[in-house]
Amino acid sequence: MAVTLKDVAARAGVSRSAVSRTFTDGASVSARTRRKVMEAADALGYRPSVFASSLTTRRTRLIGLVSDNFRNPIFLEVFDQFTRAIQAVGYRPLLVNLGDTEGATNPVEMLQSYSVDGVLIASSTLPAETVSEFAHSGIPLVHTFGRYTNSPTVDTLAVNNERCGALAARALLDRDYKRIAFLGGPEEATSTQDRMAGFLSEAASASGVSTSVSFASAYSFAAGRAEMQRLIAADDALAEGYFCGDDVLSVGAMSALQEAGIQVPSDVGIIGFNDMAMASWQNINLTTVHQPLEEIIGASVNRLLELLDNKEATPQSRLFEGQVMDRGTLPPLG
Amino acid sequence: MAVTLKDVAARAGVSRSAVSRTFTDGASVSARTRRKVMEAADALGYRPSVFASSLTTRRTRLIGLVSDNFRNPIFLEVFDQFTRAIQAVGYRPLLVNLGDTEGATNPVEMLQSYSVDGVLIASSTLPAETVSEFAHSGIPLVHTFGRYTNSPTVDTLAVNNERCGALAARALLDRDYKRIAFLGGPEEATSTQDRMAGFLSEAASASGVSTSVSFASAYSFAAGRAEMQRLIAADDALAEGYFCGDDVLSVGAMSALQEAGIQVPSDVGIIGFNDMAMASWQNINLTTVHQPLEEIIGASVNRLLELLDNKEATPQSRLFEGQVMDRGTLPPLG
DNA sequence: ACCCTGGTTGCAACCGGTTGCATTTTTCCC
DNA sequence: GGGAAAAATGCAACCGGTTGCAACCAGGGT
Repeated sequence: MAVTLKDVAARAGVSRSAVSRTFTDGASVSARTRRKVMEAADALGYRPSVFASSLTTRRTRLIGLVSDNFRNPIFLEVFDQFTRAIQAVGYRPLLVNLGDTEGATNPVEMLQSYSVDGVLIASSTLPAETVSEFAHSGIPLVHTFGRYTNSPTVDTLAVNNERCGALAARALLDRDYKRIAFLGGPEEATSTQDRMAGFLSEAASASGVSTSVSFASAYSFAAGRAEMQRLIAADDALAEGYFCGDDVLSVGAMSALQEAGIQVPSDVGIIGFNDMAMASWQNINLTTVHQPLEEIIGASVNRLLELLDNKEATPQSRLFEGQVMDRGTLPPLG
Repeated sequence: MAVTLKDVAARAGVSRSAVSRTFTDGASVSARTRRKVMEAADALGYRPSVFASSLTTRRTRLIGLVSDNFRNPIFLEVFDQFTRAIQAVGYRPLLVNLGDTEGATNPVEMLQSYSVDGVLIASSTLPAETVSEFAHSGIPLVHTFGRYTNSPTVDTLAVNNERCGALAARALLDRDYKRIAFLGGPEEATSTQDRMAGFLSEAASASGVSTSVSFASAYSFAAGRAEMQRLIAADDALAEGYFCGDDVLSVGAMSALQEAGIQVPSDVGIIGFNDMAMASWQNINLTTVHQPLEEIIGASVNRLLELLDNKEATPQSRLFEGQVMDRGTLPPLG
């Protein structure tokens, strides 16, 4: 069976308190006692139980990392960054996959049962009600990739979707395209709406430019491909350049174009969103709007840490700027 | 502050034991008491603390999910499947990213501190010593994607790499290629060695066929690309068909071929390994060896569950069969 | 009415730690 | 060397639950 405080205390010939104190820094223990305890602990292979101590300290150093997106390649990077950032500050991620049919136990209650210190939601597609369920639990919460608001009810960090949309429009306008289009994700996704809004308002600032929009049913390759196939088959002429609301949408769209014998970028230009690792692969070589993932995630974890110290902090919404990565799916600039 | 057993007991006018019993099934409580307790619990929003109870029950229903691979797209699928499978049986994944510089706390000790019920290692590239460190902790352990042995020291489940290598060789031989090659991952990775062994032995069974092998420095796009560039630049003629030890290696290799003006599959055939989601994207359309991921992962979780009930079970090694997915990077048969 | 049985309940000890407080030991200064 | 302050230590209660045990209760059989 596992070795406990008591075992170590017995072997070291000291009280249980002494052992406890050697393992909590800042506590008052003499060097001699500490040494005796350490020897006994090493000999026995003692590991303090986080949960036993959490009973009194009320800290588990556990963070619920919840997401509903386990399909988009960008999320592998997201999980990598999050877990590293969480581990780097001495916490541990308890991963929650919201993907399965809700039949299972309520994730909020679950996280309460596990006494997580805080929760990080990583999703741009979660319904607002779901997020507020988490918020009502009283557990410190940060929503990464959530939507910006002036008076947020939960701390939110995300890329400036609107400005990114404008950036994408600008990139297309700079190519002198007169007919440009937005190919978004699901129409109800706020990230789609914001990217579109920025895109359209920037386009409106140029004269003689016509815009159109359409939506894929999901942020996925298949949906992007299907939507572009639909556009190709439709009577209307294709636009000269498309801003796709996600890199996987772009790749899907490109596969449809390619099959129809339409060349990218000479016939149609494409600019994506996210800058997933794959976008820079030479045979994809996707021009796209880069999202400063590492920065956003680092800031999210830091913000959650602040919240742990100060539960009364008023929620903030913070925005990060994107950046166009010029690659091969738009013609080179003049 | 959180509401506890005692609060519920007080409100329901029963003892703490009664409350505890209401929430542990199989315990003896009258219907009337149960109802009173439930009402009080609902009114107060009571959530039993897993950790408090784990002190006496010695079960946290936490499973350490450890991996060192947060770059290969196939692992997004792996994490999706694992988390779902773990959640489906009422457990929770504590995710450990071995990626960061080992400077941090020892992951084994960490998992002991958190009293995880079991550990799942998902990696085909972890050094054997690391795995045995986990094994020595005494925590029930299953190594998914580990190497098959007749007398394993830890439970291992994986695809039959050798047979998959043979399958790949067979696919190339069936195209009447006379010069075929293996482009593996890191030479020291056991998965690479096994895939190569199967590949070479199958190739040896055919007459008049020459083989060659080379290794990429990692299971990554960049490494696959670099290695293929090296092969192209080398004096020797390219082989007619390549078996790449991983899909991302294949895509990297294909990018190099494409840039050199070498057509796939007419000039050179490619067969990959894994069948990641992206492999079926029409503009990748990679012929590859499919690994039955869902089956392997489901079996891994089940096996771990068995181990939890029976800690003395002797370790087993179990193999699953792969399957060639015919797509566009090898010429059609016959 | 009495005894027995089987289900329900509360008490109290325990799981593995932490911590306030009182006591003992050490250190420091004169 | 003596005395006071500071540091170290142990005791015991507590964190939020579980569980063996004994007491209790209702009902059935005779």
